[in-house]
Amino acid sequence: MMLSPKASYQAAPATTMSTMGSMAAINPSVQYSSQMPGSMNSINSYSMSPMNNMGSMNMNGMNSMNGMSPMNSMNMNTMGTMNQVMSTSPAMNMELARASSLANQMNAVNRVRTDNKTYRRSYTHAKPPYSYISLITMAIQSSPNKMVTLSDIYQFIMDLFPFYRQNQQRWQNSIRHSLSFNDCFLKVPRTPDRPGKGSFWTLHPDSGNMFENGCYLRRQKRFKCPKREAQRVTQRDGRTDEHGEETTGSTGSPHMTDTTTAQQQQTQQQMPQPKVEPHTMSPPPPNSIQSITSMSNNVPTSLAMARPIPQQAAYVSGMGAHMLGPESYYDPPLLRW
DNA sequence: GGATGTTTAACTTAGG
DNA sequence: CCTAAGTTAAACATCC
Repeated sequence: MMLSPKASYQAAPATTMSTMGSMAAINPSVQYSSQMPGSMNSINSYSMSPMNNMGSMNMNGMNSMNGMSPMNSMNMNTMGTMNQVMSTSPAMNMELARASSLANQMNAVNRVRTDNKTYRRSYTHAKPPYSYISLITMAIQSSPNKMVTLSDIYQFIMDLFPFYRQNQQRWQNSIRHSLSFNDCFLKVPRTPDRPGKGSFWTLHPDSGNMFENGCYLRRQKRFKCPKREAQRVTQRDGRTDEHGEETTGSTGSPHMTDTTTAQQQQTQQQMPQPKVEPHTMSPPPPNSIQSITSMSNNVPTSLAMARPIPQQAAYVSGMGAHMLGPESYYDPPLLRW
């Protein structure tokens, strides 16, 4: 049994991270604490000025900047996109604005790094103060149809946070684990007319506002789908009653009380999901729009946010481009917040 | 074969 | 201190 080295656990320091969410929600001045890869004890705090962020979101200012690294210019576009969308619904895009401004701060420090020899630390190496669940939720929320593929989620995160361009195998594994493990994420199978890799992922319509307390690092309570929870209980009880008589081939663990077996997953897939049925994944017929919009109306408004990724900025300007990569759909009638 | 998805396990951390 | 949430690693299965 391989023991995970302590140093590999890169959750940010407790003191700063616990306050992060609420601070971001109430006081726009953000303390961003980070740990540098490879040196667990080197903890640095960055004080961020939100006003600087907002100022730098001015597109004119961005466009006048020259000599940027690809990453810098990417983030500039990100902020420009954010600016456009936020102007339509500022309140609902607050959180992604914060995320983007975080990325922008990283970006700004990187410029200092290149322009000035007195470089201190790069935000590129700082872990953003969002849990993977938050990041996934952001990615889903940023899609007009509130449905994204796994690779879309990867791309969203990497575009927004340079930190996640490193050690991709590590965090992408965590993303996949989060998707499978958390009931708040629903897998929507592809239909034959939409071949491609992987399923689509969406938010459970009843997951509500998981981050309503403003903390994006840790939910107060994990969302559990009653249906799946009941299945788990049944499964668990069945196992304990039958003393190891495997009913599904799954190697159940006494510690695992919050997961479903592969068979249960399969069964659930075949059954219509609440409010989200597989057939709604094809370019939505008129009668399916309702199911999607009703779901999106149910999602946390504090995480309802804009698409910050420049390559997909077209959707913001109504060009009808695909949103989160080639697999996701752009459906203009659904572009509401 | 690589990407995707599931599951188990061990760990850290926050909150009650 | 205990528990739950979140992170990371890894094994394994399935799909394209």
